[in-house]
This record gives sequence, structure tokens and C-alpha cells, in this order.
Amino acid sequence: MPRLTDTRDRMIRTAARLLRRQGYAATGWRQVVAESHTPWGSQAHHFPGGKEQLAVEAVTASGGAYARLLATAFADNHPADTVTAWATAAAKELQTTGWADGCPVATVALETAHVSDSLAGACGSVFTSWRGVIADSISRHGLPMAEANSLATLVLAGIEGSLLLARASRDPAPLHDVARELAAVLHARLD
Amino acid sequence: MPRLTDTRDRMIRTAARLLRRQGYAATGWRQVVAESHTPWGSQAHHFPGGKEQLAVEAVTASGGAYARLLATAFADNHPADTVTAWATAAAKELQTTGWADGCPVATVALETAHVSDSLAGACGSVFTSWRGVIADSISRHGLPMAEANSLATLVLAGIEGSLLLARASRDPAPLHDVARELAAVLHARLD
DNA sequence: GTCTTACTAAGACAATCGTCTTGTCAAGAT
DNA sequence: ATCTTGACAAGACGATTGTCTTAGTAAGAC
Repeated sequence: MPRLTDTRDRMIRTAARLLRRQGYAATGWRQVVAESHTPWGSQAHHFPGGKEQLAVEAVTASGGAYARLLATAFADNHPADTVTAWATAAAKELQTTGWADGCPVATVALETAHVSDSLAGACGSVFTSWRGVIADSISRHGLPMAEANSLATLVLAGIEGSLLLARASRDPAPLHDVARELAAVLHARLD
Repeated sequence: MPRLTDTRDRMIRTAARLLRRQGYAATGWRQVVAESHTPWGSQAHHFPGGKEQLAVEAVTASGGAYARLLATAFADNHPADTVTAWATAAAKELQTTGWADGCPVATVALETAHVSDSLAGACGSVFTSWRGVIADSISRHGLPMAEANSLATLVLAGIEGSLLLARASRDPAPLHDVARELAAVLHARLD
């Protein structure tokens, strides 16, 4: 039987937005329900697994959307150029949102890494998919897959880490510094 | 007038441990008081600024301790070797604690970046001090300070990012991958 | 019509949150 | 010895947390 309302999707979307900004513990059901304009009584119906299930689906959804974004960005350009553009776009988003919108899953991942198996698994899968996108692009530019995976891990870790540093210092400089360093490495090792 | 008990210090130490594992929102006064074996009634006396003040002091304390650790590690060795040892030690700590003990301040930084000025400032200062330690070591090995700062940002972001990826995937591989890549970069650019 | 299923309404629930108020204690000055 | 003052302790406080319950509505199947 098809779904009759979009309540479930709206809950997931606003949960994803809130999880990105304030993390898992600080995001309550009441705020999700209020900002998504969904009925209070529908939580248990759509998410019998409770808040944890909502968060898993929200992380998976926003992680997947981000993966598609990365895939198109890395498709037809040199990895070094894409990394630079990525950092620039992330810096702009950080600044225009008052340092609120960083990585969609990093905060949740750190909060729940050792507490929730399901959430840790969801976050881990997201990161793995992102690394795969980057590694594919790198391997297409001339590196064997093992080496490409290692280099892609450096790229992803560098972006994630610089997003962290930029948010903490409220300064986009770390993003630009890291992007320039990463671009240099990528230019030196790829065609 | 000298302090008569170590209540305040014990609160800060256990708060630092809990903030590292579960972040700011998930760490409550009650858990801090219980695990530090301190009296419930002493919160407001020692920390009139409330939970936020406690967190600021805890982050500053553990960030300072980590900075001293880094300073001795980077003092007499080549940066590339220190980075490798750093990642190895962090990986071991992650595994032995069940992926609980990662970066002492990263989770708090992401959670409170756009909410609390004082906490964001404390986390930002910690990261800046760490980067300074790394940059000093790099400049001592032959790079001008501007370039050393940029490269140190890459190193710190890479370690922080790989700590995030390792915790999420519950696998120390990202730490070792990133450390190897960073060591290669450092060897290529330094004496 | 009568089902069955999908969904919402409106709260109650115990537990927990951070903060605040009041009372006790100990130490140094006079 | 008494007073004063800063340090500390115990509990109460209202607000908020996630979850669960019970009832009621609406839409498609037969």
C-alpha cells in the first residue's frame, strides 16, 4: 500500500538539517516535529525504532545526497580542481549559515561512535561511500586502486578536519589552506 | 585563601573525560558528579557560570595537556616520524577504549560551534595552540613560517579527520593511511 | 455497505535535565 | 571566645526529555 502523506519524509529532512547543525543529543523529537510541521503522534508510527532510527535514516539520506553531489563534482574534472572547489563551496556555506552547516554527519558520528552500533554503522557507510567517489576519480587519473584509496582517505580526512578547524575558529582559512596543500599533492602524483 | 578540597579539579578532570567520549549535550552534571565522586551541591559554587563554564575549563585543561604532549613529541624528532607515532598511539588508544577516546575537543567543537561563543572560543584556542606546536617543528626543519603554518594545518586537519573516520568505521586503517600520506608529504618538503 | 490498513490527535508517563535556595561547616581576625 | 566570611553540602525546583497509550479519522479493497 503506497504512502498517503509525506510526514515521514518531512521528519527525515528536518532531522537531517538539525543533526547537521547541533548533533544527535541536542536534537529533540519536539524540535523535529515543530520545525517540520508534522503531527506529534506520528513519531512511533513512522519510526518504531525511536529517535535512533530517525537519526539513522536522516544520516543515510543526507549522506547519500552529498555523495551524489560529490560524484558529479568529481566526474569530469581533475581531482585537484574539485577539491579546491569543494573547499570553497564549503567555506561559503559555513560563513553564510553562521558556522552552522558543516559536514552533515561528522557531529553525529563523533557523538555516537561508541554508543550506538546502528548510528555508527550508518555514519561509517556514508564516509566509505564518499571515499569511494574520491578514490574512483583519483584512479581514473592514473593511480592504482590501493594507492588511490589511501590518497582519497587523506583528501576526505583533510576536508573533514579542516571543516572542524574552520567551525571551531570561525575562520574559513583552514579550508583554503588544506585545499591548497591537497591540490599540490594531487597535482604532483596524478596525470 | 587556599582551596581546601580537590572537588573542583576532580569535576574538571572527569568532565574532560566525558566530553571527549560523548560530547557536550550528552554529558550531564549528574554523570560528572557521580563519576568524580564529588558532592552534588558544589556545582554552582565552583562553577557559577554553570555547565558551560565547566566545559570551557575542561576543554582548556585537556587541550593544554595534549598540547604539552605534542610539544615533547615534536621536540626532538622529524615531523614525519612524530606524525606516524602520533597516529599509531591514537589508533591504539581508540581500539583499547572501544572507539571511545578520540580527540579531546573535536566533538564539543562541532556541537557548540554556532551556539556558544565561549566554548567555540576555547576549542578554537586549543586547535590554534596545537597547530602552533606542529608549525614550529616544521619551520625548524627548513620551511618559512607562512608555509609551515599552512602545512601544519594540513597535518592537524588530516589527523583530526582520520580520527573521525576511524571512529565512525571502527577501523584504525584511516589513521595509518593518512599518517603514511602525511609522512610522505613531510619527507618530500622538509630537510 | 463493511472491512482493513495508514495515519493523526492529545496527552500521560517516568526519568532526567540544569539551576537555585537554604543550611552547615571551618578557619582567621579581634 | 565570639564573630565574620568564604567554602562547601543537601535537597527542592520547574522545565524538558523520549516513549508509550488510547482513541479517533480517513482512504482504498472487497
